[in-house]
Amino acid sequence: MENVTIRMLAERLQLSTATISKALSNSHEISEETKQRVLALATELNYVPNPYASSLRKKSSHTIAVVIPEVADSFFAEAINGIESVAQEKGYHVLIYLTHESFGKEQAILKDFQSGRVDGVLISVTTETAAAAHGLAQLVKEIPVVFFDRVCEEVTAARVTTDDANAAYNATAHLIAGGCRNIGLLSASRHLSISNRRAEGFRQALADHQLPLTDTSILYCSNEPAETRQLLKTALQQNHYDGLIATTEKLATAVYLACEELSLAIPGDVQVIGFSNLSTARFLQPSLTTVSQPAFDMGHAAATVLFKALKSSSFPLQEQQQVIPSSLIIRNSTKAL
Amino acid sequence: MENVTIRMLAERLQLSTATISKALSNSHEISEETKQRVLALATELNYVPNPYASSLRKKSSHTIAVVIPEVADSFFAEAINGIESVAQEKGYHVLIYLTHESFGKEQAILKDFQSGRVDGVLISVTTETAAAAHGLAQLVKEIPVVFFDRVCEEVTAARVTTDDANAAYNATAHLIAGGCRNIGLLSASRHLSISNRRAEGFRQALADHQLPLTDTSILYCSNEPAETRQLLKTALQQNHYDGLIATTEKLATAVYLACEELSLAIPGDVQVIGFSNLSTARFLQPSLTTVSQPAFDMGHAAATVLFKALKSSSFPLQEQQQVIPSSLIIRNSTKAL
DNA sequence: TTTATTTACTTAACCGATTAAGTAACACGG
DNA sequence: CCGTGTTACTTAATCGGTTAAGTAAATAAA
Repeated sequence: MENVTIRMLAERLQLSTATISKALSNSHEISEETKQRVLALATELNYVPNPYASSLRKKSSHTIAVVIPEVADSFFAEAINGIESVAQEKGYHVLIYLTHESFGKEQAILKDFQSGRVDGVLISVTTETAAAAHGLAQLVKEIPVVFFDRVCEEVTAARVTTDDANAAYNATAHLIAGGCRNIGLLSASRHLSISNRRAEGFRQALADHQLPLTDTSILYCSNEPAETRQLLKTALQQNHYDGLIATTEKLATAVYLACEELSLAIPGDVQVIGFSNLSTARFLQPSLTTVSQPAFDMGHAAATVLFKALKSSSFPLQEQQQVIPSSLIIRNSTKAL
Repeated sequence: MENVTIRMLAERLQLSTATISKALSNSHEISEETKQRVLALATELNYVPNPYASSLRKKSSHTIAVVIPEVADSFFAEAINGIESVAQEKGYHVLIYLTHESFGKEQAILKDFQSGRVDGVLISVTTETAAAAHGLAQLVKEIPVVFFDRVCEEVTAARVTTDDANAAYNATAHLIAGGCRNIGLLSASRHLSISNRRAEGFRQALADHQLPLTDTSILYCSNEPAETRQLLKTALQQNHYDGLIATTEKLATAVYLACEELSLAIPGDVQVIGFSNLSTARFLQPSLTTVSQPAFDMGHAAATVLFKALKSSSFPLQEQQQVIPSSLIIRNSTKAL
């Protein structure tokens, strides 16, 4: 059995394809009676319109893209959840692209979007994404783009972020209140604006508490788990941190692993705070004090603002800047309070 | 600046659109010199072909769909990872659909696939998906479909699963070896074949060890976290289980939560095994004994077999049945060994 | 030399839906 | 009775590639 097309419906009903098309889109040009007949036959034959024919003609795909570094991270997983909930409600389709923290892959993916494959893009950039991200600046001019979490500050575009500097400041202050004097910030990237803002909050907190910022205070980690693990172990042995802030979920578990391997007690030897959305954080040994980002809400917010732009081209998308607060959830990997 | 089309290239080079099209696809009908000129202009003008025009004509979308219950679960997240790695390598695009365990949503999603939107489907069905899943049987006839993990046994189709019955048998035997005599199996669904196969392994293990199977041995949980939580607490208080097998990741954390609230010690009062891929399982308090599924590999295998079918229509996709073993990782939430 | 074949194109139909423009039939006001 | 609208359609162009079929020129084979 062939695929049912509008033309087949037209022939069966002795009508033109135009009439069928209009009837199915409930046009006022078509009589009620004809609409009924068309609809009846369409359901009888199980007609499903070809989305690509429609996309080609209407120049809109009813599809959005989500571009993220990885999916096996509870932040991104929950963010997708939030995005998908909005997309499903609006009847849009969601394409997923994983960059695996590779700027090259990211660029290739973004270039493809110039084809009109998607009506809009939600993106959280890679740790490698450089300041002069030319592809991004270009893309933003062509189709609606919303950055979430990992934004690119050099590009003027809609953004949904958390209060990174604040969060890092509070986390740092919390460690200091717990007695830490030699705190290390584990950063995922030198380029990432969220990393830099977190570092900024960290520095500010140290300064406000008259603690020195040394060149071992901020530790730049790798995307390679094995490398990061080695780096961490070496750093922990050499620098004798009494507090660590892991700015990504993967880094938080890496810290637990390294401490276990070095027989360092948490929080006895090192107090730990992780930027993480792990639902199991409270069941960890010890339970992990976290900076929890509202991942679902951020995805939801980013998608919502994107759809506003898709609905109305006059919507000032690029001016949209939402900051959704994250919260410090104090557990047993830190001592204060 | 308008979008660059093949026609624009044709006009600039005083060639027909056919020549451009063939040159870009490296057809033997076109001279090397012309190919060079076309390619040069294409890159100069940053030509990106319209995928929908091509899809419409070629009746292939270079897109696959992944249909899963949820994404905020490390099994599914890692499976997506595996799928995406194959798709990216093959230059395919990946559409994600979340059913949120709703059979209705699943059906609506599947129906859309009759439109030719995707060339193939990878699916893990919902807990509600009934035996007579008519939509599925239909879909399998129309386009290549591969079930992974949560298969639909009534439908003849390619499958990538783990050895569920074995895994459950081993988990049960492990608990029995640790002294458990009143084990509860927390199941996510009555319909799901993986649930039933796990239950089967569970029953067999009980039988082989002369332990009774009572009507409280298998506890069917809800998709609602709140409901499940209440159900669990009630059951734990009434039935005095000394061992629990949580057959999903969410259920595993629910058990930890319930035990905490009821002040039940793990493994002192209740020993716990979870079907889970949580990277933090080893850091939980106590560390969780898990049945770990090779999620990435399963996604990878499912995608690989799907692409074989997409490449060659004579490939006997429906006969493909892969069972990838899961492993019991013994930690401190159980006593044996 | 003539015919066959190859090379390097062009022409035009096509995929399936959408939509601007056109038309026939009928109603209605003046 | 004429002109103006309205209703309910149809015709045909269009979106941007792809491809079967055709062609003119060059080359090879007979």
